[in-house]
Amino acid sequence: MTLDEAWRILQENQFKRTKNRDTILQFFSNKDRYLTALEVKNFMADDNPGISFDTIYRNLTTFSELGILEETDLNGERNFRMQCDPGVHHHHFICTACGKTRSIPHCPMEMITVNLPDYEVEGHKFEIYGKCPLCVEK
Amino acid sequence: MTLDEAWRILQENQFKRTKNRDTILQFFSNKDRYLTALEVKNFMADDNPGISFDTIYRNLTTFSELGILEETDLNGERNFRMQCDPGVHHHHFICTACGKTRSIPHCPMEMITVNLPDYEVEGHKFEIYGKCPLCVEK
DNA sequence: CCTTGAAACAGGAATCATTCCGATTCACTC
DNA sequence: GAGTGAATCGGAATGATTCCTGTTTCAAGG
Repeated sequence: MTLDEAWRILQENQFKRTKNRDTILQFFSNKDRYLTALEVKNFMADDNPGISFDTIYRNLTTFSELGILEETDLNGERNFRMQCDPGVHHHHFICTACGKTRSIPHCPMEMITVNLPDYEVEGHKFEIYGKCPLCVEK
Repeated sequence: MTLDEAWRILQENQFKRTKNRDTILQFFSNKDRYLTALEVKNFMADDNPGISFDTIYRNLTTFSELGILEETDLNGERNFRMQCDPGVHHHHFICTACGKTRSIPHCPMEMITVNLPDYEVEGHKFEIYGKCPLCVEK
C-alpha cells in the first residue's frame, strides 16, 4: 500500500494528519518485513526523540484496525508491516534470520472448512518460518 | 498422551520424578485445550500454594521441548496442552469462547512448499479460530 | 488569520507475563 | 543414611504494553 492510499483511508475515517503518523507510515513504506514498536521508536529518534510508546502503540493499533498495517504475534511480541495487497487474502513466509517476508497467495482454508461442520470459523493464522534464499547462502 | 508415556520420556532424559511435575502433568491430562501458566498455578493452589512461576515455566518449557506438551502463542501469551497424538503432525481449531480444541489432520505445507524454491523451511503455524458447535448454540 | 473544542501527544507510572538469581531442599546413587 | 547435582522457592528484575493526567496540536468556522 502506498502512503497516499493510507492517508486516504485515514482521512475517510476522520483521523487528523499529524507529523508522528506521517513519520511512522514512512518507516513502514516499501519494507517487506514485520517491525516492532521499538524499531519504530528507534527510527523516530531523529525526528521526534521524545515520542512516547503510548503514541506509537495507539497509532499502530489504529493503522492495523483500518487495514493499513498487517499485524502478527512473533515470539509474544506485536509485529506490524505495511499491508502488501489490500483486499487480497494472503499469508507470509517469514525469514527467521533477516525478517524479510514473502507473500504466499495460497490459503489452506478452502479445502479444510468442509471438515468443520457446525463450527463457526472466525479467523485463522498461517505462517511459514525459515531462511530466505539470501540467508541460506550465508 | 498418557501420564505413563510422559514419565517414560522424562526418565529416559534423566529428569527426576518430583511432586510438582506430577501435579502439573495431571492438570494437563485428558484436557483437549490450551492452558496458561497462571491456570497451572491456580490448579496447584491446593497441592502447593507456594509454587513459583519459575518452577512452572521451567517445567512447561521442559515438557514442551520433550514433546510431552504442545505450545502456542495466543494473544502474546504462552499456552500449553497435552500432546494429543505424538509423532503425528496435525493442527488445531481453537474455540475463542471456551478454549476447547479440535484436531485438524490436514497440513497445508505439502502443496505449498513447492512454491518456495531456494527457501529453507524451518517450521510453520496453522491455527483456525472460532466457535465450537457447543458455543455456537449459546 | 484567530479562536476553540476535540484529537493527539508526552512523560511517567502501572500492569502483566516471563525470566533471573541466590539460597535452600529434594531425589536418586553408593 | 550421606553426598551431590537437580529442582525448587521467593522475590527481585526485565521487557513489552497500557493507563493516566496534564499539555499541545490540528483543522474547521468566524
